[in-house]
Amino acid sequence: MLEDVVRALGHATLGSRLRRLGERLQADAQDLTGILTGKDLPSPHHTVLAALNRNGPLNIGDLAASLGQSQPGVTRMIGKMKAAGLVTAETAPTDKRVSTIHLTKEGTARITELEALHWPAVEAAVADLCGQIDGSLLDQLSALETLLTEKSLKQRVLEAQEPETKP
Amino acid sequence: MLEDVVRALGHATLGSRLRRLGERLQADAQDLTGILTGKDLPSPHHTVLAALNRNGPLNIGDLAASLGQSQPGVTRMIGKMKAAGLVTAETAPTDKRVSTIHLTKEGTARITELEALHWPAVEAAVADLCGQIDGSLLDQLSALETLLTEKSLKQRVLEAQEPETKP
DNA sequence: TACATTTAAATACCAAGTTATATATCTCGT
DNA sequence: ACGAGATATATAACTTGGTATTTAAATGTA
Repeated sequence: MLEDVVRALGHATLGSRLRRLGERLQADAQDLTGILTGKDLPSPHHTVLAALNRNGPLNIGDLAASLGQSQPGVTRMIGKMKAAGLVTAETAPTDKRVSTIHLTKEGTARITELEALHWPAVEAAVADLCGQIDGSLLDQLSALETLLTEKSLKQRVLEAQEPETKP
Repeated sequence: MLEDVVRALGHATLGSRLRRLGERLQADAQDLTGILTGKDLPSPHHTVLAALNRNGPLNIGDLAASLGQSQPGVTRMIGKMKAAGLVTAETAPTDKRVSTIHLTKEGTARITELEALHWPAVEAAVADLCGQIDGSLLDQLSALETLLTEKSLKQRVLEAQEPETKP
């Protein structure tokens, strides 16, 4: 069995490690979207929809700030979401530079589905995982990695769903 | 002040949050490489060099396993590192499919620099940060984000270096 | 009012990761 | 020894992120 180098290097490679674990969780969560809501929705779209749903229409800059991402990244993501029919952009009447992003009917429907079906399930599964771990950040990351290797987030969520549908 | 949506959604968006924080730490750590060793070295190259230094020559597949990444990703990264003169690939005599990756003199020099100058500094700064936080994973992530917003990892490392160079 | 500065978004380019597939080589059973 | 299947790596196509720069509009100041 080969050593996990990123893990072995400890604090010095914490960035790589957080990123790697984050990608793994995101991929599982995205997979679950398709299974739970019947429609696929890329993970980064989730947070954009949530931001618009929580705050109402936002311009690109505010969206970037509330997501903690760069403006060009958000511009491109919004381009894709417009193409997917999830949002529309309107030029602000008072300032033609500003484009205000609104949820479409479809976008609203998807975020409603996410709130009803996806987030509660993921929230519960991840909260359950997090409830099993404690200690230092590195200890918790190690424990989380181990738990997820034993059984993926996806499996955990699906197993938690079964009892509701069977009886 | 706009709400941080990823943070607000809690466990449901833990993946995005870990990834975002990881990218931030990685970017800062990479920046420090240039400052501390005088030469720039992309963050993903660090872990590859470390893996080869710890284990000796490795083939692509084992490298991928020890880094926890996909094989094609490692193949491409090795391509760049070959171009940068950090590693060489040798076809294994017993099996022509296998390519064994070796550190070059330059690669060995760079990992030695990293071990001497970069990792101890980053390890100390991150360990110090982690020593200031406790509680649940989400609590620790929130605390870490707050600490890093107050003062970046880069600043922390550089301030820790100054006392050594001044007196 | 005109011009310089600032600001919001878009664009261009690049890095790094993924999955799916192709290619080359090896191994094993007949 | 030959062909089927397994295995190691490479390639292709795509996703998502970033920084630096450009464009267009607004602002403010001489």
